[in-house]
Amino acid sequence: MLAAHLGLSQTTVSRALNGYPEVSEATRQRVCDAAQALNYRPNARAKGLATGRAMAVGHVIPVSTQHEMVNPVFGDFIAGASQAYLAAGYDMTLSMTGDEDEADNYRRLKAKGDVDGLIVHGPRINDGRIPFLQGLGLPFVVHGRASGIASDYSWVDMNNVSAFRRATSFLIDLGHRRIALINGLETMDFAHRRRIGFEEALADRGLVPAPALMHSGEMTESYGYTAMCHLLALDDAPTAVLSSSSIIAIGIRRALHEAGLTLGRDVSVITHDDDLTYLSNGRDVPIFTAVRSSVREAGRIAAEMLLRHIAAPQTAPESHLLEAQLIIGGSTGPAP
Amino acid sequence: MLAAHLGLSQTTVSRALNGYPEVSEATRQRVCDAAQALNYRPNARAKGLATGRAMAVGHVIPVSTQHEMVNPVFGDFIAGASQAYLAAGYDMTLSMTGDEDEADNYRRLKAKGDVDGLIVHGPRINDGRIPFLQGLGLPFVVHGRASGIASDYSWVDMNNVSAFRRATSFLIDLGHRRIALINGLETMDFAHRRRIGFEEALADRGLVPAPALMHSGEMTESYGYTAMCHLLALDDAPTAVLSSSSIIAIGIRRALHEAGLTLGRDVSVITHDDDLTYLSNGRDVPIFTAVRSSVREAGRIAAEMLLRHIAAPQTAPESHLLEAQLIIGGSTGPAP
DNA sequence: AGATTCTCCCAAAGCGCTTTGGCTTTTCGG
DNA sequence: CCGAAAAGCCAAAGCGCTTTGGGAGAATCT
Repeated sequence: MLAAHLGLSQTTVSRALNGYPEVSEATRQRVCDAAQALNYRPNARAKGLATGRAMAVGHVIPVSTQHEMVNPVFGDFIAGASQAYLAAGYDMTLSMTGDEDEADNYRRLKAKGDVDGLIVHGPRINDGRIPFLQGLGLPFVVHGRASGIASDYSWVDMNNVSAFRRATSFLIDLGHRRIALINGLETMDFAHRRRIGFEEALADRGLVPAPALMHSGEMTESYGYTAMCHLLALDDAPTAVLSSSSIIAIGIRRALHEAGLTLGRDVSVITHDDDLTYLSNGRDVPIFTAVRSSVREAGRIAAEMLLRHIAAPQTAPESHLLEAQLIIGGSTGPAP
Repeated sequence: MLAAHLGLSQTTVSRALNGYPEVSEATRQRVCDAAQALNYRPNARAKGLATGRAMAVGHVIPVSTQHEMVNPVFGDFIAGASQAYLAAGYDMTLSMTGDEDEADNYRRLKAKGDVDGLIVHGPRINDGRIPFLQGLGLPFVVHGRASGIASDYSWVDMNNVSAFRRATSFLIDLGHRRIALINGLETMDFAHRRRIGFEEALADRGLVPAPALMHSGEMTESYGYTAMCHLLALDDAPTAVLSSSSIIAIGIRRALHEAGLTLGRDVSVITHDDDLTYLSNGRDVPIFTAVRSSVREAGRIAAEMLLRHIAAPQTAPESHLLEAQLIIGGSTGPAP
């Protein structure tokens, strides 16, 4: 340790820097000043070796091998999480992984010992990663949940069911009867739940969901466009549409304009809105009526939760359910 | 080392695993098999301590403190880069940083020794980070360049000047004379260069850029919308617009539709297209005429370059200039 | 004043690897 | 069949920290 050039032992310096009580206030001050002056930071690897903690958390983000798509939500989630990490002095390491080698990837992270915990992204229904991670013994928090997994684990999720149920009810209240759903991939848990909310709301009013009105796919702009075009070509085209993401909604808007239809008059649209920084849906006057839930906030909460579990590994799993706001914008109106 | 339970010394096991020639093929096989069976991975921290290499690279991404915006391009860049890291056995660590503490952040990364190199994102004109990093002695590659910095450093960039020059020329060829530019923040180097390309093309044809036709701001959808609305309200509204990002272009489209104008007929639009996975501009029939350059590819190239420089720190800085393709879509047409 | 407790500090061990230097066998040329 | 080189292995040092177990001197108690 370099800072031992002030005639002190390593022990004392280490203790001074880490706030142990065995050093006098005077020497602590002296050590801290010297550290500042020399721009000294304890070597993370050595510290990690000695303490057994990596001071880092891992985000494993699955890249869909089929479409190679990167979830645009990820950047904002990370931005939220990184605040918490920064405050706690943790680093964040990222690994992208194909669907194949995921389990192996986790094992590797654990064995190499370079993270103290994990955030799991994009859970699918019955996601095998969760039982696997429980067996691994590495603290983790899931962004979302996995239907079908009964065991107890930590998660942060938004209430997809209630959000889509409310949005659907709202459309029904406006007189809409033929309501379509342009959803994400329904193997993904969040999309599965949104569909449930959608169907529940219909069932509440004695409506039955028409299979032709329900689309499921990767949430790109062109998917939104294509799906909407299909819907418009139907004999009994829907008068309202629920969209699972702002980007889909943009594709929907394009399809409507191209067909010469007016958003909110000819066809009503409600979209889910992750409140992404670069896609703000109008702060004051929202373009789209939306169920909004900030993914950035979810990131912050998930990170804080994970840090808590790293600090106290024995505590029971925690969970946090965020309620989305239903925000009325210009894209909805009474059924024509 | 756990694997020493097969009656071998640490030395031999280490050598077997790392491919040194001092062990017999037979024992090497035995060691590798055992490692496989026991799912053994050398502890990264211990290895790092012993070798002095972190086997990790850092991405420091600046989060604009004013608007807290996360660049949507980032996810795709990372996706491209991570392939290269994965192949080389490197990890990727992320830190977000406000504009303030950046230098400190780099120093910290260096001192803590948890990265072997850095990728610098979002360079600004005269970006102070570059001389600073050159002084630090940590290999780095810039995604983009910094006008005003004369010294030699490694970078991967697209040819912003020529891309916007070509796009502008193309519009002039179509008969447009009042051409607007809705640019990113012109403190950012890429936006600065795009403006230069734009102005050069105008100058080539004896046109002068009108200040009222040039906007600069953070590249969100609503910025694109607002800027376009302003332009349309002008006495001599432009007949063509250059946009610095797909997201801006979407905002432009909204403004045009709202004004009852047709894209590509009343107003022509050419946008820059980063070829983001979730915003594909139509694979076969592009919606927007665009100058396209894959940010994912830039990520891959930057990562490979960085790994090369980590392996051979003495080599001279390298650079890679990507040329954008001008892709004709439906958003351009002859001047009305 | 002597016994006892604090207060500060230090030496040394240990975290799990890599690497240097050395030692014992084989192998092989003459 | 002998000596030298090559092959294959090991013990131990060291990477930069934390942490355990003392130990010297000052402060407090009796």
